[in-house]
Amino acid sequence: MNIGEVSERAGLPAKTIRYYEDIGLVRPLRSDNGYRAFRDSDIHKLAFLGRARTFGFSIEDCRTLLDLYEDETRESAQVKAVAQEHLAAVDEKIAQLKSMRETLAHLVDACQGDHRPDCPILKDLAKDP
Amino acid sequence: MNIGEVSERAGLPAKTIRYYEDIGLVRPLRSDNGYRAFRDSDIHKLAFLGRARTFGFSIEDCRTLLDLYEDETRESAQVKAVAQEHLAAVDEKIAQLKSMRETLAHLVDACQGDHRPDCPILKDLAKDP
DNA sequence: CTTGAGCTTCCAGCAACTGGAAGCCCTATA
DNA sequence: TATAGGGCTTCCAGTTGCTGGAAGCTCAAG
Repeated sequence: MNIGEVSERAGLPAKTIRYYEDIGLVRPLRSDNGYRAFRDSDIHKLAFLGRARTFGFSIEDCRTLLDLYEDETRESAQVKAVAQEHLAAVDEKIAQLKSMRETLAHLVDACQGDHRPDCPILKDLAKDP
Repeated sequence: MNIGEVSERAGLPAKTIRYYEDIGLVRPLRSDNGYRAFRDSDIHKLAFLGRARTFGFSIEDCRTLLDLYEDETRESAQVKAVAQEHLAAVDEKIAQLKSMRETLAHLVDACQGDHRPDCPILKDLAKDP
């Protein structure tokens, strides 16, 4: 199957698929004309990758997860460890954003937003600490 | 003042300060020996930038905010608009992360994390849609 | 036989830095 | 005065995960 169809089926841009090949996440065969020839297993992998990426896993995590997926002798603990670490990172990111959001919201709230130059937002940004 | 001291005072790595000069956010003078010579106003700007960055504003937003800060004829509405837009983006990001987090948490929860290969996380990643 | 879509490669660029190499400059000490 | 060190300079490359575009080959339809 050519890259165009694979792109549709896996829900990934062709560019991305080529990139994934570049970095060794998939290894499609080649037809005589030089076109990439994807097997069903490649499409499966690509869909897996696409889904893992929507969960926010890094490419390296995806590589690990894919390896585990293909490894019959894996232990689910290995998968869980990767996911748990990522979950922790996501939690931290959320906490960080929330705190940022609160400060920001207060400032926006305090700003009149009129034609005068006086602005608590700028005042805060300019303050010392 | 040399970059080392400025770095400490503004709380930004020297590398970052040089980068900010590169992209035109600050324009320190130069001493005869070629060293950057920062004025108080430069340090102020850098601190402003550092703080704006901790709020998650993009470099381009920072540039705008800095321009507004220096413009006596600004209207606070302009500042508020920038901040509000950013706040909306942050809110969206948080929502996105939260939804991701929930799915992820469910999967992690469902996974035994033992020595057996069976794993709902991988199962979910591999599923069709 | 030509047209157009689809495929190929390669190079560049995004954001916002960060690391490292090679080489001045300045001060202090032996 | 020589030298060792730390700080400063520039420039180039790498990070993450793609994305856009140019130049050129291939294939199917008309």
